[in-house]
Amino acid sequence: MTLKEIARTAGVSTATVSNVINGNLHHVSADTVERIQNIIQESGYVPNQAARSLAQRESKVVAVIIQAIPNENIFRNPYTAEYVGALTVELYRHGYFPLIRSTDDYRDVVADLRGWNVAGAIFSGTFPRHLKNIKSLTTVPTVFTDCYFRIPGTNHVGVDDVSGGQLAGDYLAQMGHKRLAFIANSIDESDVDQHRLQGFREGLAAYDITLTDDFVLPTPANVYNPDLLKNLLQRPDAPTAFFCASDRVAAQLIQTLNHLNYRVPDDISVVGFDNLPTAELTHPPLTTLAQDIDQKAHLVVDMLIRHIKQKDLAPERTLLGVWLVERQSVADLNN
Amino acid sequence: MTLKEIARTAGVSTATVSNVINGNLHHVSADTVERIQNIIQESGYVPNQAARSLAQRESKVVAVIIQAIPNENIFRNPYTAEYVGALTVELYRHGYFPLIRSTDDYRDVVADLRGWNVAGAIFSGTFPRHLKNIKSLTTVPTVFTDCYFRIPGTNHVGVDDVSGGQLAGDYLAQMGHKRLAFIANSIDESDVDQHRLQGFREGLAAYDITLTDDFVLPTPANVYNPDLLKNLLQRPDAPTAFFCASDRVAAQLIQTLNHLNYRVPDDISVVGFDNLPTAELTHPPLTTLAQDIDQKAHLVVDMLIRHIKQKDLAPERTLLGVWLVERQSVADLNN
DNA sequence: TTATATTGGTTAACCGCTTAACGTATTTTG
DNA sequence: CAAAATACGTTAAGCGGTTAACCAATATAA
Repeated sequence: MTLKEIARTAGVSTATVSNVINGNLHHVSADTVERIQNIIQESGYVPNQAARSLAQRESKVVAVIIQAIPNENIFRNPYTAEYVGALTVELYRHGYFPLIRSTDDYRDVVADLRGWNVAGAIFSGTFPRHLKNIKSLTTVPTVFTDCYFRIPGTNHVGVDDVSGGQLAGDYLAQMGHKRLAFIANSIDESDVDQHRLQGFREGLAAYDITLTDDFVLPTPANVYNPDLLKNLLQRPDAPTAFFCASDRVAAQLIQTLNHLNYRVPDDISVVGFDNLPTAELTHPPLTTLAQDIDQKAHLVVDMLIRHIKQKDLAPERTLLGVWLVERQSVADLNN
Repeated sequence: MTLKEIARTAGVSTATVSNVINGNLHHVSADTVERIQNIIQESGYVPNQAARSLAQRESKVVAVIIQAIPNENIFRNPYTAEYVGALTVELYRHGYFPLIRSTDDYRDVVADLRGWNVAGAIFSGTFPRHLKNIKSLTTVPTVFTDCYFRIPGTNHVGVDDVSGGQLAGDYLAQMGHKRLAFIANSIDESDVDQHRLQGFREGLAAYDITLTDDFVLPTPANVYNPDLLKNLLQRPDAPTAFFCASDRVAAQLIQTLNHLNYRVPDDISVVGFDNLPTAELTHPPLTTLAQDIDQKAHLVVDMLIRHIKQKDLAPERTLLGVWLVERQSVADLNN
């Protein structure tokens, strides 16, 4: 069943059918519209995406490019899974399809974007090494998320990571913690981590607490390696609380602490970031900074679609707030 | 940059370039091949997928259709996330792209498959209510996974759920447990759950243990609702161990048990299924039946590609083994 | 009444790639 | 040495839509 057949049975030209399908009704009578729509309904006709893409030089595909740890299943990261899932439903809602790629092989990504004539792109995460290549892609409307570098003319949706860090610092200080540690989430240096750390420092500074350099851990490696963690905790000035740049790292930290027979929160307190479902499954349940991933996905896709429909819009930047969700992973040292 | 331009600068026809790109070298001299390939390299030409799909009446897209809980982000289920991630990398390896859809809105799925001229489809999960509609899709090579119903002419890759259930029953019986419970994973009745349950019954039968009907819970609702769970556990004949049809349910069960101040495994033992990363993060770490999801994805995609390339192959069925991974969520009651 | 819009269409040239059918030389075979 | 086969191509007709340009009939304005 093709558009041409629809046109024939309706007794009109293919142009008219095409206009009806695409809602260009300036030059079609109400009668004709209804007749054509009925025929489409009854016949179960579905437009051919390839033909449409070819003619319009733009497909209903949006590239979703995720910063990934090489050779790791990208959806093993629960944040990525949740976020990409949310982006997917938002894209479908607008009639677009996600083309999900990780940055593992950059050449493939670039080839895909060109080969599929994508209508737009969504980047998640930081891509310091790929920055130059990314520039070549911005011919197409793009929204960057979860990163802070800017390419002129691109859009951005982020989370207020600095505030999140501040809230974490403020909360832990108020709970009486004075010796603190920070654990980054990413393997590469990530500017999201940097902002969370910066906020954390600011939050603590209000209480005249400074972070010992040794306790700013730039990768989550220590959390996966019990020996490294034990070394750190056996120091006389060992931290009493950890702020982790993600729930994933926090969950792993709690696990390792349990394994080493440290009690959370009695011996060590832990604060996470993201408020993923994981945060309710740790033992004890995790106190964490919450972000609304569904809302973020909604804003991202909305912004992208807007820029796809109208190419000359000015670039936009949106920052989403975060809030503290108190569970049971932080001890109150005040009495 | 189009194929036509490549042809012009190489001084050949578009047909020849097309043949070189697609590896049909029967009628192209080695010289010409090399010349064209060089030009393609230098120019960074990438074929237009839409044009190719249109001409071939088949796109490089494979539909991946996932049984989903309505209105739940499909990747919140860690099994689904892991599996779809693995399928994605396997599909990319063969030059195909996943079009990921959940069964939420069946009409959309069918429309997509037609609109995109997909080369094949992979189904995951059971779709009892949609069965009739699925039949209309099998014009295209299809592999069913994680389900047991058959449509003539379709392929199947599954996990040996019955053996898994048997192993669980055998293990728990050997550990001295006599009063047992089973918790299903799916909200709908799922035949995967049924097979795991059946195997569990068989495993227990070898020790003359039968499952009390009250303790065969057809949905994970009890696990999310502390009151329901408490009621069950306060019965005089309460089970000493639970076999959960998935790690996800097991993790939630452990959480609820912790919340109710039952000790795992001292008071209650738990066995899961899947061996997801989650299984290492529970407290205590979860004893579970492991399946190799990467291997499954590999087999599924391999099988599908084979049937895409050669349409008249006989349908295939493959069953993958499972094994027990012993961690710390089961108590030994023997002494 | 004539010029001008407006309404409701049609025509046909693409979009970029594939592929069946059709050529020539050149080589091989009987 | 003629016929057949082989090597190395080319031509051109699609695939199924989109869209700029064009047109006829009717309504409106001057």
